[in-house]
Amino acid sequence: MNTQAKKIFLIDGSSYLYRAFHAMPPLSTSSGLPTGAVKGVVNMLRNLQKENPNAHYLSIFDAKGKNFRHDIYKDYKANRPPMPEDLREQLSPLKEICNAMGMPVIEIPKVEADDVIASLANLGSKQGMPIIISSLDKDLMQLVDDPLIKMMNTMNNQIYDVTGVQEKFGVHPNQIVDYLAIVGDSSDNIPGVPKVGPKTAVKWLGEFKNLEGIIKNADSLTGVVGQNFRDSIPDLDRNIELVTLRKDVDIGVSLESLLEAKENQEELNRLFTYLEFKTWIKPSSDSSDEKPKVSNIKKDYQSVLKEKELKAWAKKIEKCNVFAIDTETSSLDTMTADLIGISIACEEGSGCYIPINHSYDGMPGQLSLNLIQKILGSVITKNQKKLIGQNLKFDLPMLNRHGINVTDFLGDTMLMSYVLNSTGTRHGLDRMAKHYLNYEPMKYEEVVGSASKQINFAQVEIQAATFYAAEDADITLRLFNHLNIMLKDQPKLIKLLESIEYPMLHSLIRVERNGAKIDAKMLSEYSDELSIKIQELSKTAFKVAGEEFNMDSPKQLVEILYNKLDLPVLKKTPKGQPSTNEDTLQRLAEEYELPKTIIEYRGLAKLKSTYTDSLINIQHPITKRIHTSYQQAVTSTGRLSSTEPNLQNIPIKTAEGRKIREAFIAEKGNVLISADYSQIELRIMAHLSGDKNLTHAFNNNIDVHSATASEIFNVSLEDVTSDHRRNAKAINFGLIYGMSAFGLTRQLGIARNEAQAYLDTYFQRYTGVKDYMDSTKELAKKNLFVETILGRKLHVAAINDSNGLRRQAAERAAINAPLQGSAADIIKKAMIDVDKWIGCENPDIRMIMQVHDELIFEVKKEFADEAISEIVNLMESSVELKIPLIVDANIGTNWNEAH
DNA sequence: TTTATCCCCTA
DNA sequence: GTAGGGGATAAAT
Repeated sequence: MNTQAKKIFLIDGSSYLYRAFHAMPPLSTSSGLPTGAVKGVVNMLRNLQKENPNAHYLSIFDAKGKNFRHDIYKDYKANRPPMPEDLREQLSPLKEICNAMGMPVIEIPKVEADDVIASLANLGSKQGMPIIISSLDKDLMQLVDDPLIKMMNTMNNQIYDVTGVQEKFGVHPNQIVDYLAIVGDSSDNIPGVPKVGPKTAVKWLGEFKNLEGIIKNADSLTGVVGQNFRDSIPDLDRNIELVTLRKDVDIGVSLESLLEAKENQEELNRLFTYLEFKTWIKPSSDSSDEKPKVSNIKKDYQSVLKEKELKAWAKKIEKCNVFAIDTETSSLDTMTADLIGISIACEEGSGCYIPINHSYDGMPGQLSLNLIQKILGSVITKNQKKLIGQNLKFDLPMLNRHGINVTDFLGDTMLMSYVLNSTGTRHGLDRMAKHYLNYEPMKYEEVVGSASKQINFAQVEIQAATFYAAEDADITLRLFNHLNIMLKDQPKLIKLLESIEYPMLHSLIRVERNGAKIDAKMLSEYSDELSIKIQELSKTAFKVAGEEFNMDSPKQLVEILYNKLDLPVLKKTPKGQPSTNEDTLQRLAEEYELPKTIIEYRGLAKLKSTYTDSLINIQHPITKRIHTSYQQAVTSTGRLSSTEPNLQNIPIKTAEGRKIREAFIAEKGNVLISADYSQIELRIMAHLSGDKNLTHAFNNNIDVHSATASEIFNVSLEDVTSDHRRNAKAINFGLIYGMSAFGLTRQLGIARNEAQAYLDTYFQRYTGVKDYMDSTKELAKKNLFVETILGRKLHVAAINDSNGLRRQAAERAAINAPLQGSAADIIKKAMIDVDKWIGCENPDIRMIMQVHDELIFEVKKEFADEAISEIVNLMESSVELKIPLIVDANIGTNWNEAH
């Protein structure tokens, strides 16, 4: 790592401790240990660290006892009162925290903290490292030196460079010593020239440059101050000696070794616990697990700028068994992003970065993309069966768009981690590195900055980019090796990866690239229509409320409904605020006027903000279509999720909502096909449980809810009323969700015992289901996971939790997971099969969306009939179950019509 | 500018 | 009762 570029913060510990002591309220632990000052300082340091995560920190304190200045001047600091007892007690906890935070404490006897700071600044700046002195003590201003040494007041984030010092004191940092000698320092009990204060000192120094110059021209100084100065000359030498900081203090250890200090979270937790700083205690993740540590790992990372180097890496790829690849790009849109560079790792601990499109002043020459394609691209293509990556759904299109053809790969660490345990960790590179390797790689934000100050990766210096990018490839390779071992004895998971997740990745690339066409004009007109209605509704609401308020604010709504209009509070939110959700408002609407208006307002406002407006906004600038991003490693059950935008929650329940679906249309000469699995989760329940009644219904193509109604209400199928069916449907859904009488009570609005009676009857009639649910729970308790039909493991860690609520929630999840997860398996398999049938870049048909149990296609009109029968066929034969899978499919000019 | 809360949309 | 994403506001920073 390039330590040269890293800043070193020198923290003047005592200075801040004193300041915080006076600024903070007198806090103390329950046992009476004062902690206010420590808390103040630590808070400040944590903020500093947060803003400068990639810097070194050293904390400097005064050592006990007298120092050399007392030898020079016996009254030095003689007027200073001793440190208050309740401050002294906080000194050593603070030092311990500093050490644990990775800010090693330095105390050198016989000199002051200021001298140590001066010496460290001297040492560091000589090696070209930027120094920031964090202190409130103006004496230290003498050290400021452009461009490397600056001072910072961490209380208010003010930074002083040379100009800053001049603005503050009117003198240059190299005049500060003379200035202090003349003016004196009452806090250190150093007498200055009588009657000479800052104004006079600055004037003299401005005129004569330095103390020497003033002394030379002493005779010209007029008035009483002139005479006082002449009288003080004998003392000035001593003053100079007192205020000049020593820059040659022997620190005792090398600066390098000090800079290696790391944060120790366990120690910090211990200290924070001891001091009762509860909010700062971090739950130590995985501390009990035995995991290989990659601290101090080898990092041999090379920037590839020469043809010879590129050829050497091409050769490495040919020779190795597996290589990791990672792309750096100008944006996250794979259809338009520029390829800024490629990183590669063939063995742990070494890697390279091949910059392609960097652009900044003073940049070294990069190899041309053309040459990279020729030398590296061909080798990558030839060796793609050895290629691994992290989230290749992103990298593959990037490479392919830039002439490096990759249609196959060996592994994707994100998906490996996901199938091993979807909930064990999140599956981003940083999180996995921490989880599996106990290593924290450099963060993207550390390279490009964060938020408003973020720069494009192209502007990152190649040296820094190399470290970051090559490390990512290196870590990916390390993760691959690690995860590979974990997968070795899990053939089912390997098969799941190779037959489902990896092919799925390729299919998703195509589905995302295809995108969905929307009628933006229609959406925008609808948006305007909604605006008008929304405005009318708010007017009505304001009239009833007697004032204007923000209807989007639940907080203001509470104020109006419950305080001003005094409506009864029927329900509270988990946090204790009176609830204003639709359920509650609906009940209030029976007696009051306003709630109904709010419900209507909410419905329309939601449509406008979440759907019409945001869909228009997110239309791709070039294709004019909607390209969602499917997340393949997010859900606990194996489902996909969809973001930017979420195409899996487009409204369907209400007529107003369905208008949004009407905006999903097909290109001219095309139609949409929507094909969805009928009752897939209940069918899976029938398959897994083998329940006689459930199986019978599906095998004989009987409406399952009617069948259930017939069973639990003990009426013949013909006599099932719509009420019966509605109740039965709720029970069937409850079944999938792990069912409890409590939940059913809420869903159906019936009494608890009535709901329980329904359940009892249900389980009497469906004993197979009951047995299956019991055995699933049992198995989950024993294994800590459940499985789907394709062998996906779904972990339920809380299944044996001592907390009853958590345990019951885990039990419900354990019931639901195999159903939801197997459904996900089935549609994934279907997508792969259909995608294979479609073939690459078929102009007649495109798969454009997946919504859990539904696939949507855009198809040439003439081809629609043929397509629909093939799609249905492929989806229904995705997997072989004990009961048939049924797919309903429709053709339409828009999604609403097709569904 | 980020984070938490509340609300609401889907299968 | 399961599984998700996301908008708006308000608070924390």
